[in-house]
Amino acid sequence: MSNPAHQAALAPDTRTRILDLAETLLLERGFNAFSYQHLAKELGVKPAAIHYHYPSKDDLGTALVTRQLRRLRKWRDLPRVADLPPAAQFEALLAVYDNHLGHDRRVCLFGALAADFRTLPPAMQAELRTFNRELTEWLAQVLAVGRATGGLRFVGSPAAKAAQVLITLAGALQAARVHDETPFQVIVGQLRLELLA
Amino acid sequence: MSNPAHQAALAPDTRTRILDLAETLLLERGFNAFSYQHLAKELGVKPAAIHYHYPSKDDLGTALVTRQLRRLRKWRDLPRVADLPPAAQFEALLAVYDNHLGHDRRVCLFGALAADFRTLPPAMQAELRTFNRELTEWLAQVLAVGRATGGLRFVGSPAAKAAQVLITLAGALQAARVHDETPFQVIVGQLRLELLA
DNA sequence: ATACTTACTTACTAATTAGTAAGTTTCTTT
DNA sequence: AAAGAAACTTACTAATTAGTAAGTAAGTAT
Repeated sequence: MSNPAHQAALAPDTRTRILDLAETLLLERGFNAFSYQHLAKELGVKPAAIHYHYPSKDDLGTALVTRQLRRLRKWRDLPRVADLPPAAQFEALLAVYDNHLGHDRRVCLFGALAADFRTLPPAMQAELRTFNRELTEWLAQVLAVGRATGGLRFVGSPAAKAAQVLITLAGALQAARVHDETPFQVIVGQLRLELLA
Repeated sequence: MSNPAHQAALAPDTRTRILDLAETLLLERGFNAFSYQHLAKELGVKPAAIHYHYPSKDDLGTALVTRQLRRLRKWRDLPRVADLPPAAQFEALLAVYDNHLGHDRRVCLFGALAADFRTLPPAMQAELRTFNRELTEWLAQVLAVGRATGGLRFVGSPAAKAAQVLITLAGALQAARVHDETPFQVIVGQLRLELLA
């Protein structure tokens, strides 16, 4: 009965606490801007304890992206998301980015890793590509159905529009980091104005 | 007569070579992913020579952004840019990003620094804000005139559209880095389709 | 009771980092 | 010709980095 899956909402184990903190630092400061020492100090353990769970920073980084990919798939297939009409699915997507903004203006995973992409371990690069591809495919489908059923309006192909919208949202969070929340709100307002029929 | 300004197209001095290489590394790998040692080794000088010209990495980083800001102002005011009709000015902007793509898929300055923004020296943060603000203001003006004279088409305020377009272009270069040139071409194609009347 | 596994800590290494101080060479100015 | 400034190199420090090896304590399985 020591399976962590049965601990419900109890305190997470060290393995998860490491991943949570690493995610926070990644999204707030960048992948090359935190070390095992930072993690260890803040978690009250020794750096070697982090190496025990994630032997190298490559492993840790890859686990981070893999978890986010799992979350995406889970979120996308949730009844409260999958069963919505397209315009509401688009709003649900915007709510995710708005939530990032509310959490100390965290950028999204893609926005955090894209610039440093070439310094990332290959496994992490591959996972990030998959993550972005699946998210884009999901939104392209939402847009296609939304235009067909009249809830969403745009020109061009759904795939092109999906790529454009997602990149814009990632960039809007980056703009919020560099300036303040205003550019994010302005850009998301512009997206809504153009897309919602 | 040893003033570097008189050397015309001759070999640049060490000071400029440092800045050029640092810019390349910044745009290709990120600000926290290169060191004075990297610079020194590639330039064939000792690390202390870099410190002589740019005492700290903060100074180097700030000089990088300051130079880019100078370039923006110069480019914007160039007769061959300033005298163009708005739609052609927009195309001139796209050509700049296309040029980044052609140079080993370099991201733009904003896209390179936004994620790591909180780890940057304050002077660098301030310069980047100014850079982004001036670029956005320039494009907003182009868009306003373009819509008034019929060459460009969009809904909403010119300022909002300018912010959205620039962030999209920055993001398109990041997408090209993560995947390949395709998403960049797709996204820029979408922008053209929507904006050009 | 014994063996094994999990989750660590202690103690270390080798490499890399930014940065400094002092000395050297070469060019420029007077 | 002498003085000074510019552009370095040599030699160093102190801190930080990822990563490893060996040991330990507590829980689990047989």
